[in-house]
Amino acid sequence: MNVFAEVEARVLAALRGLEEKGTLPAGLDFANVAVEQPRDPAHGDLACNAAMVLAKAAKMKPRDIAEALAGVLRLDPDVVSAEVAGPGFLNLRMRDAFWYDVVGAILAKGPLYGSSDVGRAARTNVEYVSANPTGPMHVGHCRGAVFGDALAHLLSFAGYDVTREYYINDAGGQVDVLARSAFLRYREALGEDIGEIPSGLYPGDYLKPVGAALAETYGRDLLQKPEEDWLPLVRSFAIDAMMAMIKEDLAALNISHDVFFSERSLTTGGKNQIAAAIAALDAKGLIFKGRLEKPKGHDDEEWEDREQTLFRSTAFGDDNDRALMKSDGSYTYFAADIAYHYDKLQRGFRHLINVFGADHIGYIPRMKAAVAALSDGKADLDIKVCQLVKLFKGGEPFKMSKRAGTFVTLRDVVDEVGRDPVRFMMLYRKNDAPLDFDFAKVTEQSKDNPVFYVQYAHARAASVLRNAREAFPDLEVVHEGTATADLSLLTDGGELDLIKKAAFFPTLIEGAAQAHEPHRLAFYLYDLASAFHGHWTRGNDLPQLRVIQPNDRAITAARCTLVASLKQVLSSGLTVLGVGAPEAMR
RNA sequence: GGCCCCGUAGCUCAGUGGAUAGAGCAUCAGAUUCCUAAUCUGAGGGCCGCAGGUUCAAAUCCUGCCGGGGUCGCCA
Repeated sequence: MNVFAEVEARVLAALRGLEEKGTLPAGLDFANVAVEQPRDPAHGDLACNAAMVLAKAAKMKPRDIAEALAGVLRLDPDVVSAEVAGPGFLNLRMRDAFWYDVVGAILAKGPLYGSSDVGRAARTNVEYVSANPTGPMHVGHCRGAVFGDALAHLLSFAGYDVTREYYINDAGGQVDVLARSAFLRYREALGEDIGEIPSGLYPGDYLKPVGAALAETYGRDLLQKPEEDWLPLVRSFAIDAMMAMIKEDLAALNISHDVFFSERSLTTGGKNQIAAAIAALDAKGLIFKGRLEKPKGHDDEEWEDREQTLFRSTAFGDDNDRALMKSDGSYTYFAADIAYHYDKLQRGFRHLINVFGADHIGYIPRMKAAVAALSDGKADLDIKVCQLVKLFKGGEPFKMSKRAGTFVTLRDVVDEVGRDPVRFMMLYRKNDAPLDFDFAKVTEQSKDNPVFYVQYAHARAASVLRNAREAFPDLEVVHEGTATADLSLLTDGGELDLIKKAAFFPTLIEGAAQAHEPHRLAFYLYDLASAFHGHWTRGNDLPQLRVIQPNDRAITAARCTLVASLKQVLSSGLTVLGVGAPEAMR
């Protein structure tokens, strides 16, 4: 049950009725008519903008339309008042029973309350993390990983058919470096003194176990072979080991993917998907030989003007055409990425979402150009950029550097502050704004820490239901979570406000999903928790407002039903964000 | 120089084209014999970077400027 959609349907019916009666001219476009939450609750429960949207086309004064609409809606038994205000807003106040039905709906739908079918099962691909398989995940990967995971959750909750995907960059020069680094550790494992790790190779200790495993698998066999023979073996061995490690790191954050797509697989097994994708673009006349200008403001001594194979991305709004071949004749990273996205399109995805780090921001226009060209504009690609995370420890900036040995891995962060705080803090900010992450504050258990604030609201709700169960062991609501109580006993304004906030949950989910903005959910949960804490504390001064009334079974039942519904919304919201909803916090 | 992101309270940031622009922190003043005070109530604090434009309505959309950050063929 979505009260906003419900009331909007009634408004549209009323408008059509006015059309038939001739009060409004026929043929008006109602597409922009919306029922929303008024910013100021004093204005009413729901507000409708119909009069202002339609005034011009109808050639009528906004207030006249609003009055006519109000006249019809006042006949609705659920509408207590319909007032025209300001430039032509129609403010509606609904009777209490209308809101009690929301509580019933929440408990009836349980974890599914707030889920939606706005996504219409559209095939949607969310690509996130895609860290190079050359080492453990570091803290810089963390934000995009959490963001992508929460967005995928959110989209499937809103009815999209979501595939979570990881693109493994296992084809570039960096995996050859990985192989050579692992080979060195292999020699070390066989007893050789390898001394300092030469610069240009990966020095991390995390390759030691890989070297040992290589020694166990191959014995001394590889030592005799030339590099061209051992490199492919060691490379694939090391990549598998790195991916296993990365998957473990991600699991520590409760992140998983449905598909791991190998870049190398684009050109192995007798196929060449890169050539195929380029051919597809060529057929559209978008591939040509040309020269690129040397970028300005870039003092590159080694710049060499040469003719190369280019993709005409400027035809789709990019500021430069883009190279597809390196000087040695191999494909650029971009060429492979085109083929990868071509593959996604051929697998039937119509909504593509990529989560990028801030350093890839300049890559966006060319990727969008490629998808637009390959799909003939039938698919959309949204690229969500996650800005940098600045680390602090007790207010002091905390730099990470591999050389100084303060290389902060994602695992370190999760181990130190815990999964829930990491996830929530990463989401409690718009993705395209930089984020300050202070280890001290994130672990602090106080109201200054939004994670604990929201979780505490959930634990509080759980706690009061436990206590109610002791006071009234046979009370159905606290056992079954069903709305059998007489909710008309919920007459306090604070109680009704809580219901109205909970009623906004489905609308919020749809908006956040369509905008690809999971942070909206984090802020909503904070707001709902705040309202709950506020109402709760009123019980300190006014004992008659407390949930459990030992001498009044009926009112305890009604309030427990409300608390159970709030607990459900908090729990559902936290679950979508991938954050735990604890039953108790002590 | 091109492109992208950001500019809202002292600080960190919300704000789905709508009514008097919000929250947290910090500051100040209060609340606990009580269902979890890990909480709550109140006060002060604003040319929403600047200037135009679109609109019945702009912090929000468009253009230009100013300021901060990022990025710019053969790395991935």
